[in-house]
Amino acid sequence: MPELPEVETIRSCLEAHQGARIVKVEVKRADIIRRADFELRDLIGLSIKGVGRRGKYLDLVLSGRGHLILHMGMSGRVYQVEEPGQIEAPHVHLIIYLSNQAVIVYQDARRFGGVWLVKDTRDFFSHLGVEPLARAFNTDYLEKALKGRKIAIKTLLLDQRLISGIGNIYADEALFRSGILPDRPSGSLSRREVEVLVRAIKKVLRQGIEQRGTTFRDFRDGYNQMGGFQDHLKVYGRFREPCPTCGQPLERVRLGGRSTHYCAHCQH
DNA sequence: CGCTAGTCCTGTCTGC
DNA sequence: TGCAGACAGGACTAGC
Repeated sequence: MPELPEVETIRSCLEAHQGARIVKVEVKRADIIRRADFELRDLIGLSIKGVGRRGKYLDLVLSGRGHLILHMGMSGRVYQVEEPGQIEAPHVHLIIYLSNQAVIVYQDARRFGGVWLVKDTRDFFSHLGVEPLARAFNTDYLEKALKGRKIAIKTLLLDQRLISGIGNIYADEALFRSGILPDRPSGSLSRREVEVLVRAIKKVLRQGIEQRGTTFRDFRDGYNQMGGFQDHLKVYGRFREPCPTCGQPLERVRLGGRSTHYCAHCQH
C-alpha cells in the first residue's frame, strides 16, 4: 500500500518527535520483528535523532547508532496518538512511548510489512535502487536501465532494485501522464519517451506528497488521517470510467500479477 | 533474462 | 442474510 509519497507523509509527521526519548516499547506480536541486531529493551532511553525514508522504508534514526526501520507492506499504518487508552484498534503490533508523551503505533492487518532493528543501514538498504526524486534519477539513468530490456515498462518501474519507492498506483499514474502503455517492452522507449516518463514520475510523486498521500483504502498519515491524492488519480481504480483526456472508457488488465489501469487511446 | 505462479495475511466487496 | 470467491497499494522465491 504505502508507496513513496505515503511513507514520506508519515515521515514528515513523525519528525515532530525528533529529540524525544523512547521510554517504553510494547510488542504485541513478536513475529513482526524481522531482524534484530540488538535487543528490543536496548531501545529504552535512546532518543530519536531523525526520521528518514529510503524507498518505502521508514527509518527512525536513534542515538547510539541504532535504527528502527518500519515497512508498511500493503496495509500497515504508523501514527501517533496522545492518549494510550485509544489504542484498542485490532492488529496493533508495536507501540512506542516517547518522553514527550506521544505514543507511536504500528499496526498492519495483513502483516506483509515488518520491523527491523538495524545497527548499520548501509547493508540493509544496499539492495535498493535510486531514489526517484533524487537528481541521480534522470533520463540517462533510466535509459541505461532500460537498454536491451524486454520486460514491460511498468514491471520495471516496480523493481525496487532499480528505482525505490514507486508502487502500483504511481506507476499507472506516471505512465498515463507520459502517454506510454504499461506493457511496452522497456527497451522500446525512445530517449524522448524516457525523458517524459522521468518527469512524470517525479511530478506525480511530488503531487502525491503535497496531497499527503493516496488513501485508496487503508492508508492513513502520521496522525491517522486520510490522504488526498485519491481525488487526483486519473486512471488508478477507474476501470470503465471515461478517460479524463479523451473520454474513452479506461482499461484494466493484469500485468506481472498487478492490476494495471490505462487508456488504450491516449497511451501508445 | 523474463515471466508466471505461489507465498506471506486479513478485510472488504460482489455476485449468487 | 449467508456464503464463496475475487481482489487489495508489497516483496520475495521457485520453476520453467
